[in-house]
Amino acid sequence: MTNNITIHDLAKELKLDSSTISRALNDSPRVGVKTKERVLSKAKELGYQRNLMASNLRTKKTMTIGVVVPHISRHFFSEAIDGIEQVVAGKGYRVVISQSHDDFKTEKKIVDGLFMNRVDGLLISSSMTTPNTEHLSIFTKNNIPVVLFDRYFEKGGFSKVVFEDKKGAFNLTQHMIDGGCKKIYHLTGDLESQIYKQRYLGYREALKKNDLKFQKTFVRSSNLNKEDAIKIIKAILNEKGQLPDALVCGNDISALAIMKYLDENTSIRVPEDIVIGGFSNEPASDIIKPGLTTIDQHPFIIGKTAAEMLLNFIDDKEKAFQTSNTVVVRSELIVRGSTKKNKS
Amino acid sequence: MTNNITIHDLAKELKLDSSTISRALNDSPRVGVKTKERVLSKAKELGYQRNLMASNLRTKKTMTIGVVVPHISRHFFSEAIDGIEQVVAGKGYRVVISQSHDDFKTEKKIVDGLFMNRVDGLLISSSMTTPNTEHLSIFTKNNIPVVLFDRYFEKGGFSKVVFEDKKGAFNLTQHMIDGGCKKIYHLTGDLESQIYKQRYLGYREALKKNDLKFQKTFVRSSNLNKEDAIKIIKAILNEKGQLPDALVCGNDISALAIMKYLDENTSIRVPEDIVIGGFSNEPASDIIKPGLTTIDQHPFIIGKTAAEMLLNFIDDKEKAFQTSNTVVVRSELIVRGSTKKNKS
DNA sequence: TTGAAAGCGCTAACAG
DNA sequence: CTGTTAGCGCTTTCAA
Repeated sequence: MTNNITIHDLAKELKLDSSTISRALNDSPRVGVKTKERVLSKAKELGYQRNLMASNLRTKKTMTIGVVVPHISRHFFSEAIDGIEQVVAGKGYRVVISQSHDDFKTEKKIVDGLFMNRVDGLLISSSMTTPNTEHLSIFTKNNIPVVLFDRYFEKGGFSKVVFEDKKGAFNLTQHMIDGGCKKIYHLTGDLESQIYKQRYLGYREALKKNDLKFQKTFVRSSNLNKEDAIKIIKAILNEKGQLPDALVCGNDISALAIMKYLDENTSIRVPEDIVIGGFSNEPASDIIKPGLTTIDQHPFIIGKTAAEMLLNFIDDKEKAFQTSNTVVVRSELIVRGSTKKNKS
Repeated sequence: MTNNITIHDLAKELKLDSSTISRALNDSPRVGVKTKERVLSKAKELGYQRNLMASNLRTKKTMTIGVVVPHISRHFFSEAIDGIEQVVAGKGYRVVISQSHDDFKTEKKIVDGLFMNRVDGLLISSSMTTPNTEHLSIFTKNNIPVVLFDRYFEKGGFSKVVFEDKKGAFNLTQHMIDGGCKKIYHLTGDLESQIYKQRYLGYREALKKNDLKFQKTFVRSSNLNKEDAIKIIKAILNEKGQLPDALVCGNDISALAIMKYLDENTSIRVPEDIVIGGFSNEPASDIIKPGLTTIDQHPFIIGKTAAEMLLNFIDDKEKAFQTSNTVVVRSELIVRGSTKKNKS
């Protein structure tokens, strides 16, 4: 039962005061080189490991930043996290990663927990069911910087790193129109969510610009998961009238599910009978045949930028709370087989 | 500049002692119902949030368990994490998730960091480059339970939840042999790693059982990422002699990369000319055409089981350090098109 | 049922 | 260069 060893144990062993031990361990210039060496070697010998709770309590700094995302397994988020880690690790910060599973209650619990642990900053991409930024006010009230990324809110005045969803959707839709599509459906998530709202607006803008009539029935809202996507495509196929000749999907997950469904259960061919596009460039989108045309969101850049912004705010709290910064990361249309009508 | 509010602030406001506040906040029976209500409402009013560093320091409990995996984005690990979260959340614990990116130095830093934060337990799937369990000894020395999962070590005496890699590989290989394959190659990771060693042994056992000659040149070792897989298949194609008629890949990632490469760059057809199988049942494996035959590892169950074991040990430290428990989770062969030679 | 006092392990004045 | 002292915010005896 080796008990946790503390600086006091080291102090006793070396006949020094615990404050000297503390200084030595922190490589303070105010302690002799010899002493430092003795302390360090004794620490190693006894397997001393600093108690961060105690030290953080004292210094009121945790050198930790909280990261909250809906799902760590989604390509977009895991890449964004890699970007975040790269930036903060270089500055000596640690990250604690949590997932909300797109559930607001879970997200609130996580946010409160991170605050109770007094993280030095928060990077959050909110859940689909999060109504507003109310639950983040505990951070701002206590002057802890917050940066939103990807999923954001207009109200609340938070700084954020977002993706040009509208332009992305516009480009994707335009690309389909250029390919000769006329009856273009849009599968969207919750239109209360900024990212889906923007994609929806981009889709509409492209229709308008090309004098294609917008119709409400062309837009279908859901959770954009596999199951929902299949339900929707089934419903569409069951409806009377001409089928759509194009599908602008709110994400790749739903687009992939539909492509798989059509391939296995119908005689409808992609891209010959219907062209399909998505968002996020999931790894599977480059594996399916035909490849899925999609909008790359540069998630690594988004994560990196958000982290840099946050660290900046941590260093300069004035800036954090007197300004509201928005960085927009550019979209990139990746054209693959799913929208190539004429195999040229 | 609202400063962080503490129990002392509440005490002052309510003209009570901070110890009473603390009791009220912890719903102790040793405080009047009325007082409790007053405290709780004042706490809400002032937006009080407990400082966990202080309380954990005092109680020597963090109600937090550390989870370390190579990559959060891999299907296996993200599912395992979901299993872990489900179990621990029910018991009031929080998890902090970290990724080693399959790098031992990173893993060591993470492990030390988790110890410094005095997590109550550790769940770890080691990086590919981790040589042994030396870096985990700080936990055992201080009586903090550790459970390994998936990537494990025989030495060190740690309790673990593992997957029946050998049997999985055996079944996959046998399935190919049943389909008429004779020249079966094996793509493996580092053979120092138990999981790949076991898969390799299962592969060999299947050959032996069916009187197929094992040849060293049939086994290729790498990191099993996309790039390595493509290098290896290129090399194999360039070699003289007959091509292999089957590939037992150490994971789906490499198998998928090879299928894509063959499809785009050669006239070799899967499964007609070569059959391919992998491990982990990545989402893309069900999307590629033909579908990739794979071994499902039931990662959710693995995570769940490991978490249950750990919580058990936390509750009963005796058990944790006087026994060494190993749970093996069963494999499941998922047959898809990539190994169906005769389209029946 | 509440208060007083001590201390978790660490750091940071202040002193010497 | 090193020691003394106080205190971060909380919990927990002990006492009333």
